Amino acid sequence: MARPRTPKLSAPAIADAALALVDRNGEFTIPGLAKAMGVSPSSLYNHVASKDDIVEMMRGAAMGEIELPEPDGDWVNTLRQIATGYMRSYAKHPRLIPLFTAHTVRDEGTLRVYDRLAGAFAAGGFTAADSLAAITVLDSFVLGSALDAAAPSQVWESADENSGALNAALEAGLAVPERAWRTFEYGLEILLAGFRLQGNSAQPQEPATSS
Amino acid sequence: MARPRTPKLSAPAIADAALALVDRNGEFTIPGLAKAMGVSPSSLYNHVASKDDIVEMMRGAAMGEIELPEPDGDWVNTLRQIATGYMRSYAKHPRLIPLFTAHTVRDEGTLRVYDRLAGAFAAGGFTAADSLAAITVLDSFVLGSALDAAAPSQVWESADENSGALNAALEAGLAVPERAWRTFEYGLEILLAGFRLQGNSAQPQEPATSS
DNA sequence: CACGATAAACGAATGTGGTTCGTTTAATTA
DNA sequence: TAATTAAACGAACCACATTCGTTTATCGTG
Repeated sequence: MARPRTPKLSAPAIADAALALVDRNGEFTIPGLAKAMGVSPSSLYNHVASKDDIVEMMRGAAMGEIELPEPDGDWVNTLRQIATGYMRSYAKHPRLIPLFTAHTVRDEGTLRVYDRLAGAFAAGGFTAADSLAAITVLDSFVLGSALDAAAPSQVWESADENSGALNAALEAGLAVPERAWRTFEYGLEILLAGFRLQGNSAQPQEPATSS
Repeated sequence: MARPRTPKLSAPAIADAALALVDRNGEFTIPGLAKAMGVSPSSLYNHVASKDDIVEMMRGAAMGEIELPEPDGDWVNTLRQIATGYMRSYAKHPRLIPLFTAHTVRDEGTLRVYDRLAGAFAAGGFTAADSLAAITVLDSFVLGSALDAAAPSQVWESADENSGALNAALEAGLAVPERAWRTFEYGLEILLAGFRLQGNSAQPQEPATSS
């Protein structure tokens, strides 16, 4: 087959197909992706530069889905909405996260999110240095929660030689996706409370101090 | 060369060499590992079952280094020590974390850590269900922080089209390892304060309530 | 002490995955 | 209409993980 009348491939179509594979298998391979699209492996390279490039496109797609709120009065509420949207977009494609952590990247939509976070903390009266730390804390927590949601996490698969405390905790567990989400909200509220304590709840005149 | 008088390889030696490679390059390959050990690739398989097996051994080595404190009076202090030791052992080999997140595993030392966490929360008066959530929150935060420390994280590589808030935060940044560690401690204290609020600071008679 | 079994190295070979290249033919542009 | 570009293909290449058969040293048993 030479060039077809209507193109069989496109960059977004490749990203979508790869995303579908990852959602199903937790991984994807170039030959597998080509087969899924009914195409030869080498054909993909007419539209993407590399496999990493495809991963990058998937990240962009995932981050692009994040719903950013209109900044309302309460900066803590803004933080909550951003973090929740962030987590939700990760939760849609859990198997994707391990792929992201593998290699560092810079994505357009991601920067958008961080920019809004910085704005919210500034509104809360955080100094620049404190904002940086707070954003990192929030980001670390969201990423870690998403990872926990993705992996049938290390611990929670019963083990006998534990003390009663861990086993009791394990027996009290819910189904994985539901538990992961509630746990995220639980931790998020703790962090938000901590942030609110450090910032000021109203106007951003008075800078806060950090340790 | 056939069998040498004194064995050139052993499972721990392989794990150590692989760890050294990961610390330097952020990754390792079987041929590369073999070359570093002055040995043929196939020879490795006389001592380990697979590459994943090697990764597993590295995880065990990393987790085994965690210093678990003697439980003293204050359960929050116990939490702090465990989480700090946990983070510290990850911080020693940052490039290792992405390897871990790739595939799920169950490691002996890891369970030990979670068991101690469960005990501390029980001492704080947490119900089993609350303990599970709290452990997960703490674990997610530590893992996320370690990941942030490992990757020259997404954001912090300047971008121009940001609002002033983000750029101001970026300019205030420290060197990466120092910043990551301080940020970890900052977030940890917020979480601990939240946990202390929910539990009771003294005896574990009165169970706490959760949302 | 001898002798068989095991252990530890090797090289060769296999299969998979990512990527490049040259070729073909259809669109697009000049 | 002619030249260029775009989009497919198959073949080939290289790296990597892993297996297998072979060689030889060591260990355990009689």
